[in-house]
Amino acid sequence: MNNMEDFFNYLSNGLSVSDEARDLISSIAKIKRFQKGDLLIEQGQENVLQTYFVLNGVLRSFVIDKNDKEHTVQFAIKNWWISDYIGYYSNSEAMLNVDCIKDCIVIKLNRASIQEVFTRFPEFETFHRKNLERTFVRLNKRIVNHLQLSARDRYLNFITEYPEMESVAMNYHIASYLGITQQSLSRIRSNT
Amino acid sequence: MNNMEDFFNYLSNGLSVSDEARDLISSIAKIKRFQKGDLLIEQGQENVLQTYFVLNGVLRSFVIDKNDKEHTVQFAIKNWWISDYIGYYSNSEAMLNVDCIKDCIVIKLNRASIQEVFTRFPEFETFHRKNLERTFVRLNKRIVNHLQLSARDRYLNFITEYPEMESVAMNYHIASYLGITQQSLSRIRSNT
DNA sequence: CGCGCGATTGAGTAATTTCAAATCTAGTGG
DNA sequence: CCACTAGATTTGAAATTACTCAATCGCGCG
Repeated sequence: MNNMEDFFNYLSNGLSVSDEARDLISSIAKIKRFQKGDLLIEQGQENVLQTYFVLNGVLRSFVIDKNDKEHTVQFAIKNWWISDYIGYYSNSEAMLNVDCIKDCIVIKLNRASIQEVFTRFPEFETFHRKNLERTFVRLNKRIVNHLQLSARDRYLNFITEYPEMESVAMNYHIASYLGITQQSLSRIRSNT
Repeated sequence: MNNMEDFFNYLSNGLSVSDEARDLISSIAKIKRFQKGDLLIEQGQENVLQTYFVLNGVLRSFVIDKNDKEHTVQFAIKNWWISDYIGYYSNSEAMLNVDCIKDCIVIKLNRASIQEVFTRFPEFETFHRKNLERTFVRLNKRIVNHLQLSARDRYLNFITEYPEMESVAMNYHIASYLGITQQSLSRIRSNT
C-alpha cells in the first residue's frame, strides 16, 4: 500500500495505538516521495530536525571524507528508520548525508512533534526506548565485528545479516559500509 | 566519597529524584568492590542480568576472538555505565567480558529492578532514553571514525576524546580498542 | 640483583590500497 | 537488431600499511 496505514501497522507491532494517538500522528507525519539520487540530508547543513521512516525503497546515510571518499554508515529499507542520527540527537549540524539509492516513499517526522507524542502518550517513549536498545545492540555488534573479523568475514557476515541488501545496493556502497575498497570487495567475491 | 550519594548526585544532573524513588533505588542498588583483574561478566555465561555504574576505578568490556586475541569494546571510568550491552539488551548469553583494569567500586543494578523503577517513575525512563540517545551518537561517531580515519588519526582522536584514558589503560588495551596491534600503536606514538 | 610484565624495535610477510586499464551491463538511438 | 555510451565492476601490478614473530629494552618490586 505504501501509505500511512503501513506505518500504523508497524507501530501496532510494539504497542497499541489509541485513536487520539492516531490522530496526533496523522497530523504530524508527512508522506514524501523521493527519486533515486535525491539527497534528504546534506552533510554540513545547519541542523537535522527530521527523521524518516521508510515505506518503500532504499536509502543510506554516509559521510564524505577529506579525500572525497564516501563511507556508508547505514542502509534503510522498508520499515527501517533513517536520518543523520549524529546531528539529530546531538542537535548539531549534519555530520552525514542521507540519499536515496532507489526511488522511495517515506514518512517524515520532526523531533519536536515526536517529543509531543512522547509527552502525551508515554507508551510511545517506551516503544522508542526499546527500539534504541535494539539498535544499540546492532551498533555494538558492528563494532565488535569490525574489531575482530577480517574483510572477508565481515562481508560474509553482512550478507547473512542483511541478505536483501546485496541485490539493491551497489558494490561500492557495500564496500564502503564494510570499510574496504570496491576493488577489494570484488576480489573477495570472486574467490568465495 | 565513593558511595551511593555519588550515584544520586549523578542522577540529579538529569532529573529530580523524589524521596520515594530514592528509597526504591537504595533498596535495589548494591555497592560492590572489585580488584584489578576481577571479571564481572564472562563471555559465554548464560545471561547478562546486571549493569554497573562506576563510582571509582576503571573497567573495560572486551571480546576474545577465535585466535585468543582481545578486542576492547568500551572503557568505563567514574560516572560511566558498563556491561555487556549486547547480552544485556538482547537477553542472550554474554558476548563480551567485563573486567577491572584498576581496583573498582561500582553500583550493581539488575534489569528487572530497573524496569520497576521505569514503571513506577517514568521520568527515569526518559532519563535513560536520553542517555541511550547520547550513547547512540557516540557509537555512530566511533563507526564513522573507524570508516574514514587512518590508525594514526583514530589514535589522535581517541586521546583528545578520552584524555584521561591514556594514563589508566595499558598500551595494548588502547590498541585493541582502536583496532590495531600494540606494536603498531607503539610505532604511531614514537613518531608523533 | 634478578624476575616479570609491558613497551619498543627490527625484519620479513601478509593484506589491502592505489592507479590504470580492461571488461561487463543496461539503456538509447539509429 | 545492432552499435554506442556511461556507469559499474573486474583485473593486474606496484606501493603502502599494518601484522607477525622474535629479540631487546625499561621499570617496578620482592
